[in-house]
Amino acid sequence: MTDSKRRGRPPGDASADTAQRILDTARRLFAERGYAETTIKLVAARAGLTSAALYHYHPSKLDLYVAVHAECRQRFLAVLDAAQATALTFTDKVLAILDASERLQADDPIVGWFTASARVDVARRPELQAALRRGSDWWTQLCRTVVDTGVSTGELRADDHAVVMAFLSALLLGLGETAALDERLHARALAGSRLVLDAVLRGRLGRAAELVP
Amino acid sequence: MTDSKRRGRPPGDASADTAQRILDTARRLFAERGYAETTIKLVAARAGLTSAALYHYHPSKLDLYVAVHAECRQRFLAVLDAAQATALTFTDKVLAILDASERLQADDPIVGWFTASARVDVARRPELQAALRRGSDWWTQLCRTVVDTGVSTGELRADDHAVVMAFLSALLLGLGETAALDERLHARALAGSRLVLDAVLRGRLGRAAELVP
Amino acid sequence: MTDSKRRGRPPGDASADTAQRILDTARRLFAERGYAETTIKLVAARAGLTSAALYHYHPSKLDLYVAVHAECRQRFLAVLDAAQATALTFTDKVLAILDASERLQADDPIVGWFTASARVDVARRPELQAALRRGSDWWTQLCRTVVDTGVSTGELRADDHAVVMAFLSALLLGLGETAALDERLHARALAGSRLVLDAVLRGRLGRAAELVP
Amino acid sequence: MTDSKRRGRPPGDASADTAQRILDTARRLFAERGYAETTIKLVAARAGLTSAALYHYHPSKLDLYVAVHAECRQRFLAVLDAAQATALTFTDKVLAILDASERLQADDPIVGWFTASARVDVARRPELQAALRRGSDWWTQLCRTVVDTGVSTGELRADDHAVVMAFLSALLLGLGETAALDERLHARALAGSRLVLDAVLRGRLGRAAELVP
DNA sequence: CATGAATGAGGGTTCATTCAT
DNA sequence: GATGAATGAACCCTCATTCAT
Repeated sequence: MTDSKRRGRPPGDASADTAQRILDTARRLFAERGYAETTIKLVAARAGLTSAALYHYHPSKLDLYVAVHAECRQRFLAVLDAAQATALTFTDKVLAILDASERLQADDPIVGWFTASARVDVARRPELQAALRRGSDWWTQLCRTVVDTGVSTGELRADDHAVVMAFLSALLLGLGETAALDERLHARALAGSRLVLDAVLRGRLGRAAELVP
Repeated sequence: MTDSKRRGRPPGDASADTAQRILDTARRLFAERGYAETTIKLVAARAGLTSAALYHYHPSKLDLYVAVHAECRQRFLAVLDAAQATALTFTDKVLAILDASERLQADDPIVGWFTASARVDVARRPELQAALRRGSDWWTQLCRTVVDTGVSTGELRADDHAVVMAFLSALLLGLGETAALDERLHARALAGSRLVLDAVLRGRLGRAAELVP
Repeated sequence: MTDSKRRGRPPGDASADTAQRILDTARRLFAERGYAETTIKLVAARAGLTSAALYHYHPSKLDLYVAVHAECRQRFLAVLDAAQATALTFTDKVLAILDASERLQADDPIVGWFTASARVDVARRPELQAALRRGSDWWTQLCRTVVDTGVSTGELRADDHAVVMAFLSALLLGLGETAALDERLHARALAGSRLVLDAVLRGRLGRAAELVP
Repeated sequence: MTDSKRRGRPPGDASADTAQRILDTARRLFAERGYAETTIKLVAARAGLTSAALYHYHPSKLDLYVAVHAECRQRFLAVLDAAQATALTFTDKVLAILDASERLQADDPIVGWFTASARVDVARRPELQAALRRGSDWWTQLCRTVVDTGVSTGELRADDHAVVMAFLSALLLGLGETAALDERLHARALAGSRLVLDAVLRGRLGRAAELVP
């Protein structure tokens, strides 16, 4: 009536925080390999489970991805938003964001990598786009808040709003890319960005070399 | 296999035509969906062939990707390098590159998209990395050339070489990203970049709004 | 496991309640979807348990099926056999069976559906066949009893025994099918059957239309 | 670049009529095991292919089923409709259908089995229902045609139309069931049916035993 | 009794690739 | 050059079942 091969849960096994281990593993793998190339089986194996067990926590690959995405977005947003909120002017807000993202990247680089990686995956796969429609523009929102501040403090002309937002987006995107490419490059690009922003926004031009550790 | 047809292609040669159609189709699909999600069958179908027939032109998916990549790199490099070569100073070279990339993007957006898309795919897949090792750093090379010029003209301090290169890389990468995301965003980010560079490099600050069409 | 609770079940006993709920749910699902398509998890969920909990009541899916099957057979047999026993002649016994099956169907249609559904499932799966070998021919037995009576009362020739049994089986099977397909169709088919049997067995031919409600 | 294990079509293999072999195998397996229990892999193996190769002929399991279903329906309908068309009265048409179905069953029993088996599978699975909506009522249509004839020839009262159709359906369904259960039972049930119909429709009652081979 | 977590064994399907024609 | 037919390797997901609590 029952097969000779053992089916069912094996005896002697109980490990907590499996859920978090799954998320951590998935985040790293999604970041490194992207959505398509990351198999559920591999995530499960790296987290110490069978793929079937993983389905106990997330009902589908897409759901797993969404969960990871949400977690990353939240962590990113919490840090950057807090940083931006501590500053009062446009200039300070931008620089605070740079600082915060640098700290986050140093603290847990995978969050940043995943975020960069996710951008292309989401753009490529309509299913992900659909599943993530809500809250996927936090990035733009953040930029808008900062630029709005700039306009209201008089640092920026209202006319320049769109262009500044676009430039800021491009710069932050580019910094994210360098973070994914090479740690040293990222550090230098950050230094350069601070320098340039300082020059443009405060009118003083420093020496780049002094800024890089 | 495609090399012999490239120059002096006889008019009405169906084979050369097919070869180019394959490359065009593949470029677009690789750009839109990435490497893993693009199937040989789909490329073939869109190009009007069977997948088996495609193997007459490219011996494997990876080879096809490499071919597309090489073609794009060459086209990109030709344009940007020519543009940079016409200018004499760092400042002018950078602005020339911006102009040229904007023209290229307007002319054939897919080349730009593919380039952005390829970055992540290559980073993700070791096989691609291995196959593309040669010539994959043209990007860095170009930046280096330009920054070198800046140092030799005295526009930049030698100490700042690395930081400026990193900043330039980040900015150009970010602009590439915006190009892939949204045409208008890209246009504005370009305008903003010109403005900022002008301000930093020439010390004059214009109004952003005037630059956007 | 369920046997002990069956008679004299103490009022308010949750366990016996659960057991019956499981059987009811399973009967309906097995009837509607068949054996393979009915998952233990779904039965459990509909009965308000976990699938693991269901295993406290039935040690395997097959056992659950067997339990449902036995229950249905018993209920069916009890009704039909009682009905048949009240009549003395072949003709009356057959008509009594038709009446009784109609009442049963009206009372709890799922029992009939399950019985029809079970026939194919058992025929399809050797495991079920093996597990149900005992008592799975109650159907034939019932027919035989009735036909035997016909022979002994002189209504049927002994030579015709086999053919009449086969015809009766076919007709009852067919009626069961119509019951599963459509209620109205079943009602009409029953009416037609009564008419035809009356004509053949008693030599009087009525109007069909008068028999259908 | 290519794996060590051989991928692709193996050398030295070319067999025609694969398509028909697939249909034959699938018909038998679907008939014997039903939809859910029949795996694509098994069909393929029995037909001498890999499951992947089967997808070259039918894009999904459901499509394969639909193909088999259509083929069976067509064969069934062709035979029964031709038989019915040769007769002019209701009585003769019904008996002709019985004869034809008996011949078909003797000729290729699997068609009949599949048809009986398909009924429950289609009823159970909404997907099949949806896919087969067109032409799934050929059965009813055939009955209607025959009964219509009976009314127009005066053999049946118009009032009895519905009841006769229902009875005929039930009887034919039941005969189909016996065919699936046991060959001898089917033969006897057919004989009994002829007898009963003759008695009811022509008013003469024969001896059943003479009709069975 | 009941549950949550876990497993092995598939099941349908896709895909890059290859061979014969 | 081009095509249809074929393959092995995966991939996502489901399911009956079991164990610890």
